[in-house]
Amino acid sequence: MVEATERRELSDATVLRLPSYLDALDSLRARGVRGVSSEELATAAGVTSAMLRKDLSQLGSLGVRGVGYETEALRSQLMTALGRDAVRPVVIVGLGRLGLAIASHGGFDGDGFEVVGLLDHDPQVVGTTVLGREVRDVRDLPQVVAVAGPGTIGVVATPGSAAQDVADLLVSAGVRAILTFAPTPLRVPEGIAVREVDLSCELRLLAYRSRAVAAHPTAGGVRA
Amino acid sequence: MVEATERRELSDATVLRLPSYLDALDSLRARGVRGVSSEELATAAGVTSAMLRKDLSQLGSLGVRGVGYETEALRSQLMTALGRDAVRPVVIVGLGRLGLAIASHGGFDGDGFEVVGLLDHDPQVVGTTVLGREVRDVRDLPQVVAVAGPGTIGVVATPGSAAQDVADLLVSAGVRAILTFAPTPLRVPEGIAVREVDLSCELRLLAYRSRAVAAHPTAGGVRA
DNA sequence: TACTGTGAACGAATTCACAGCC
DNA sequence: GGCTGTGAATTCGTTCACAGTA
Repeated sequence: MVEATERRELSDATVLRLPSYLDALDSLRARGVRGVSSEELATAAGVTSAMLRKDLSQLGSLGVRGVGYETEALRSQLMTALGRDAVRPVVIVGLGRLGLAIASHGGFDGDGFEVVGLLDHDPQVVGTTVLGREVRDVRDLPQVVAVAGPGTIGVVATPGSAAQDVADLLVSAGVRAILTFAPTPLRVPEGIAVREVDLSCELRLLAYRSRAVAAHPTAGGVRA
Repeated sequence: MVEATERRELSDATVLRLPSYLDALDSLRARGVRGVSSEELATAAGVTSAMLRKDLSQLGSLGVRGVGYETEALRSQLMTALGRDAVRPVVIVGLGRLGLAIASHGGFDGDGFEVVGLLDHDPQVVGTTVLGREVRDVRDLPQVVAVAGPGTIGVVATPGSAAQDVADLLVSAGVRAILTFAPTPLRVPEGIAVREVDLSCELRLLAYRSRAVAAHPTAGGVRA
């Protein structure tokens, strides 16, 4: 028999938008608003109302036709859909400035995630205390992940030259989801989720787009 | 008469990939490789060969059928297409840990970009020297941008609550391209290019995908 | 009446597969 | 023969427009 809570797979694009709906709902809820239309919520989240309804409809029938959505109920539905019932452990490898920024970034500790390990390669950094936590040697990674469990997410904040080695280490330690900031294409086995954020690619895209706008004043700006 | 160098508009997706081709070419060039096939270059950049050929063909006919691409020539073609003949000035607003990490990130200073201004709101931070540069008050932003010129790219590394105000300030100072790390949907006039990088959305996507993999072991991992 | 949920239309991006050229 | 360049097919994401329902 099929589980009643079974859900179809959500697209990446949808999952990337759900958190903004959650944020928008939280500020509405803080103001004591009980009900909201797709139009209002979409505006607050920076998308179109059709987009929002399409996304939400994939989670089931969460609203009431002719009325709208109930903020409290919708919030908990989104929490469940995003799997925020459980806290996901995160390990950060590489504690240069970027790793440090990530480690202290609000969205990483709290809100459903918990940083459970900071690791580095540099003997000068290993053993120091960063953000109230001892930095461990990257060779201890298997133990750190073993303690944290198989749902651990690995963050690669090393220079590009070390990224592949770190990724291999993460995978062999049992990590199945990796967020990398290195501009190196990571090779990982089938079944491992990888997401790459490359800040310089983003900058270059902006440089290109704003140059194009200057050359063709008629072209409208495109939002990200 | 039409300029000989006129190019059709490139898609965002293509522009985001060009830098990785450039990186891959650079390491080939460093090893003294003179020629390369789409298959080899694509593998090095982490994409399919069809994808790479499609992207490059939009810049013109850069390769030789039956032979491949000449690394040196392709490199300079890509540099020109990405507009790296000119250095783009960058101002960074918000010097918390994230702003600091960005400011010192390799990809931002050098490689066609130059950080020309660090600004913050906090009186405790304004006036201090960060990375060999004096942090200025965010109210000086109009002057900083005026000096740097209209091609300046603005980076918003403030908390979400200040992001819209900073964006307004950037726009009124003449900035036409904004990269924001705040999880707030920015409202900007038509013609302004905006790109949002939200680290916690990326983490959540990974959390979702790796959970889905666990639930359906047959599903393959999807690459970013 | 007002607003959701959704099929259908549309558009963008990627992959396929092969014609064209060295 | 081998590899590029590219139309065609496909897949994916978004928007449209309206049927359905409190």
